[in-house]
Parts: sequence; structure tokens; C-alpha cells
Amino acid sequence: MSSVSLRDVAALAGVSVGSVSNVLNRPGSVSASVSERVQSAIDSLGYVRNDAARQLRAGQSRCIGLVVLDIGNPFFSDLARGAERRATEEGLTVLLGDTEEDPARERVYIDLFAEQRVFGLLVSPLGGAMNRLRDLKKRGLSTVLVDWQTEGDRFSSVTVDNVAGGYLAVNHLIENGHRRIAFVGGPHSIRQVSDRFTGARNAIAQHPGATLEVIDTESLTVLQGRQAGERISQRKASARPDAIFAANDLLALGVLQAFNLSGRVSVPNDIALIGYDDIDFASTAMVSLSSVRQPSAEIGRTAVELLLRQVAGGAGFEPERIVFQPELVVRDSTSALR
Amino acid sequence: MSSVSLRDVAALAGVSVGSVSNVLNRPGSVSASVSERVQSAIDSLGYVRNDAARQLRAGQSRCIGLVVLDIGNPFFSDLARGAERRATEEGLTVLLGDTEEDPARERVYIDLFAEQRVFGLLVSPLGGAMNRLRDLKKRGLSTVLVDWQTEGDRFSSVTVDNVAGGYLAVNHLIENGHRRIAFVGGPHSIRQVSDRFTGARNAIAQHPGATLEVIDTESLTVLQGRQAGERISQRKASARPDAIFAANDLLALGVLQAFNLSGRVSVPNDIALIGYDDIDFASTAMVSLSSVRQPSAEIGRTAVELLLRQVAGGAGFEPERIVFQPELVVRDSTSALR
DNA sequence: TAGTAGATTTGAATCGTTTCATAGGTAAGC
DNA sequence: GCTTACCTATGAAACGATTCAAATCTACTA
Repeated sequence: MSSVSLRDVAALAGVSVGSVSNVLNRPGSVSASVSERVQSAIDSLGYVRNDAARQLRAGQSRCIGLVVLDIGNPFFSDLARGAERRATEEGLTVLLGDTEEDPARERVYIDLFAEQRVFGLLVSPLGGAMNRLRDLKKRGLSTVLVDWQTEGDRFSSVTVDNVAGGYLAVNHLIENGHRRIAFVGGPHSIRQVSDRFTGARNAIAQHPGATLEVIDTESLTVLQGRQAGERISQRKASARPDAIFAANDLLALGVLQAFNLSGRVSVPNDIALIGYDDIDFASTAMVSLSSVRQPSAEIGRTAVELLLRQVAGGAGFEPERIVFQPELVVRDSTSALR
Repeated sequence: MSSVSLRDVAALAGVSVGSVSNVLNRPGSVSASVSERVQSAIDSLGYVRNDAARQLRAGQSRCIGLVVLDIGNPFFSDLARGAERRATEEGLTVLLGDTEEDPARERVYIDLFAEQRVFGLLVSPLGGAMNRLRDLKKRGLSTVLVDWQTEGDRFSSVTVDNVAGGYLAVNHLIENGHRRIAFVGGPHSIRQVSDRFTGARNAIAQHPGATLEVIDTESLTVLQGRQAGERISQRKASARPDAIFAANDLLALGVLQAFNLSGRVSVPNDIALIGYDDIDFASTAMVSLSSVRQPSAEIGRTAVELLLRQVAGGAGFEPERIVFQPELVVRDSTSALR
């Protein structure tokens, strides 16, 4: 589009390209008459700055790349919101890439943002991307990990203690008298899933009578939850768990829906149910859903904050690792048996 | 980041920059030995292509800009999903911009994508952006409007007939015996809202006894719905509507939640409730929510499709306007009074 | 051995903006 | 009238990848 360049504007206004650039970038240093003529030339030609050229010269863009696992999950859209707000305060713009938990798509977005020389990268990675991220970081791509922590590396990160969250959830179930507990979630290659599972196991380990069954899902969606729920409700009653910890609220809502449709399982009387993330829709569910709350918008905001510090700090920056604590939210789906 | 350029790679590999570029862009026309040396130079230097330079030369990027009103609304995240899938098939990448219904943010994203010379723009606009979009379109920015239709312009668009949808919803309420109907939604400057409202009025007009009250909201969110619901539940029973049409499901879920918390209003016995969009969470709600379904992913996919045709068609392309028909989904929240 | 077609490789020109050293202009001061 | 200072405007040199006409190399034929 728009083959109108600075040169054309300059020609029409009868000034040099340098002056046009000045009008655009440092209006203070330009006489009123030039500024006026240039402005009207811009308007009449419909000039639109070419960001590629600008960036090529500048070496860096004013965009932040944000790569998330699933933008359909309110946890991530809230997180994105928080990041956008903070970025906007700094005159930066957030560009969103949704990977749908697909390593190939993740790679595409990470490479794209790297090639675009974004201001910085916020990424909620799948495990496979870490090597690439390390490489890019070494080459100078400022990166903040979201919901992923590493030991050996010098990445800044913002996480919620998923192990603690998993513990909170299952401990709550146990305290309510449940013993045959099922963990619904997957794939375990997703860090959030495996950490929450670890937390669940920790809680189980403290209570000799309690057992933990694993019911795998292919992804963290309502649909997968529904399918898991169907499988469970088709079992004979004695073979069902008496409580379920779902790796996130989408799964939990799907499970709940399947139970409801089947008519065979009542929550919380037959099976108690707790999710994770405390998305808005948890409280509006048919049986309001207990969950583990994460400060999603705050996480996004903080990630941008760390990114800003990292960029400002230049070579000598020290990575920061912020860990938020999750919070148990008890609602009807795990209320004491009536 | 990464001050490693093609030139550096070429130097290390002992070939010309042209050859390095060839290795990257037309591997067929390059000897094995060169290819090999270049590859290992790239690896050892950690070369990352500079997209700005590449684009400056190419004149256009392989990204599609998608600007949506609210990425937290599952309607839009599903739509984005559909768009991404289709784009991926063409080797294009979708970059998402979330405006939060804010005209200033919308302007920022539109201008940013224009300056980036994206492959094309998909935008679900607020009314104020249309002039800008017309300008940019004239300069050659391929644009497809999503959920927004215009008369005089030559924009391609993908919409759902919101007037028909509003009619469906309110007609359904009337057929179920309701007469004092309230429309919860706003701001009316959002086209979807005003169209759905128009449809609602059309239905009312056909039934002499029926009335339509307007309850305004500031935006289309669960929170705003909750507040509207609180206002309604605080009225004395005789002053309440007997049915509510909410401009989207988020509002409807908020209203439902407020009613439930107040304990004073039961859905559907005291007040029937219908939403719009049929998001996943409509069917998982405490009272499963009747709604008007839109084929959101299909809309996104089609929008990319039209964009591709538009770009392929070049100057002589004829704009296409695809209009999907909405579909009534009846659930418990509007079931016949018991 | 010279000649030729075909396959590779080269390097300079190009994209559009920003920057910055330099040139040009104007006004005040002596 | 001449100098000095200051303010604006200029235009050429980057930035880094791609392209393409021209140069070089290879292998084969006569």
C-alpha cells in the first residue's frame, strides 16, 4: 500500500526530506511555515509512515510481543489486559500471539517477534521453547517469562506458586472429608499442569488414607473437561472419585456440565469439584465453582514492569523472579456435604 | 538486540551477502558447500533476520492485523481462533490488538498496523474509526470489516444479522408470554448493541401489549451486567421487567449472578433472561442461559478468506459482504413458566 | 584445445526513514 | 558595515535484507 514516501511529501511541500522528518519527530525545531506546509502535504497525499524503514534505522520497535497458551482462557485475556494497561502508560503497544498450546505456533510467534526486534517479549512458554528463548536472550532479546520459572537461567519471571495452589486445592478437598480424589488435566508437559499436580500429590502424601487418580486430558478446554466428565459419569457410582481437582476452571466447568447433562452425578453431594484460576465464569456456573485465584491482571502488569526494568538495566541487569501466592476461593462446588 | 547482520554471516562464511540471502530464500539455487558454510556461520553467530529490513525491501509483511473490541469476550477469542487457523494455512500470522472498546486504543492499533504495512487488516470497529479506515483503504490497505457493515463504502465485510438476532431473542420472550421486557446493554454507539436493540424494538412493535425498557450499561462486561442486575433486583417486584434481553452473554451472566446473590429474583420464574453470542459459558451457567448463537470461528475464518481474495484481486476486486444468520438457542433461563 | 551452455556467485542498487555535520539566514551588538 | 550568535534547513550517510544483471566457474562437446 501507500507508495507515498517522505520524499514525495518533501517535494510537494517544497522542503527537504530532513525537514519533513523533523516536523514529524521534533516539531519544536521547525519553523511554523515549514510545519504548516508539510502538514498540508501530508494530509493531501495521505502519507503513512513506513514503520519498517523507521525501525530499520532505530534498531528497535515500540511493541511488546506477548505469547500466550490460550487466549480463549480468561486467565490469559485478563493477563493480557493487565500487560496492555501498563504498556500503554509507557507508550508501548502489546501485540498478542495465541499459540493454542501448539509448539510449532509458539515457535512461529517467538521467531516473528525476534525478527521484528520488538521492545521485549513476554511469554508463557511450553517447555520446548526454552532453548530457543535462551538463545535469543543471549543475543539481546529482553524476555520475561510468565507462569514459568527456571532454575539455572537468568530470566526474569512472574509466576504464581502452582505447587502451593495445587496443595491448597487438594488439601481443601481432604479437609472436607474427601479421600478418593481425581486430578483432571493435561498434557503434563505444560508446566502449570505438572506443578499443580505436584501440589496435589504433596497434599495427598500428608494424609495416609487419601488417593490420587489421574484423568488425562489433551488440553485445557471446556470441551476436554466435558469429555473427561462423561467418562467419569459413565462409571458405576462406586468406581467414581468423591472429589475432583481440575487443572483449570475451563476443565472444571466442562466436567460440571457433563455431570449435569448425565443427570447421574450431583456436585457437590456425589462429587466435590474445584478448579483453578478463578475466572469470572467460575462464580456464574450452575454450581458456583470453588477455585484457586491467581491475580491475572496483576501478573500481566508486573511482567511488563520487569521487562521495563530489564531494558532500562541494559547489560548489568539482575533478573527478578516474582512469585505470587494463590488464594483458595470456596464456593458451592466444594461446600460441606449436606 | 542482535547486531549480527547478513554481512557478518557472509564474512564468517567467506561468501558474499547475496549468497547468504540465497541460502535463506532460495536454497535450491545454491551449492551444497556454500549452503553448509553459511548455515554453520548462522548457527555460530546466532543470526536472527531483521524483519524491518526485509520488509522495507519487500514492501509488505506476512502478518494480518486483527483489531477486536474485547479479547476477554469469548465471541472474539473464538473469532480470532478461526482467523488464525485460516491464516496459518496460508503461511500468514495473525497479530491481535485489543481495544477494550476504547477509540483511542483502536486508533493506535489501526495506525500501527498501517505503518507496519501488514498484509491486511481485520477490524471490528467502533464507529469513530470508519473515516480513518476509509482513508487507509484508499491508500491501499486491504481491510475486511468484522461485525460491521456499511452502505456507501466498498468494504468487504463479514457480519451476522444483529437486527435479526435481536428480533429472534425478543420475539422468543414475547412468545413465552412476557410483555414487560428490558434491554440491558450499551453503549449504543457500538453497532452490535444498537442493531440488536433495533431488532428488539421490531419484535416489540409487532405485539401491541409489549413494552421495552432500556437499561444502559457502560460496556459489555460481566461486571457491568452485575451492576445492572443489582439495580433491577433492588426495585420493588412490581416495578421489575418480566423478561430481560441482554446485549451479550457477559452482561446476561452478570445479571444472573446479581439476581442470584440478591436472592430476590429467580430466573426464569420471576424474570426470564436471554443473552447473545452463545459463548461456552452460557451453557454452564447456574441457570443455563438461552442465547443467540453466532458462528464466531466461522466469521473469523471467512474474514481471512475475504481478505485473501481482496489482496489477490488487486485493484479490480469487488467487495463482498457475507451475512451470517443468527440462531436461537433456548435453555432454562427462558423456559416456559412452571 | 577452444567453445559453449548452464549453473553459481557476486556486488551494487534499492527500499524509506532518521540523524547529524554543514550550510544558510537573520538579528543584535559594536 | 561587520562580526558574532543563534536558529533553521539541507542532504548525504547510515540501517540490513533482497534482487538482478553481470561475472565467474564447470563440464561437456566438437
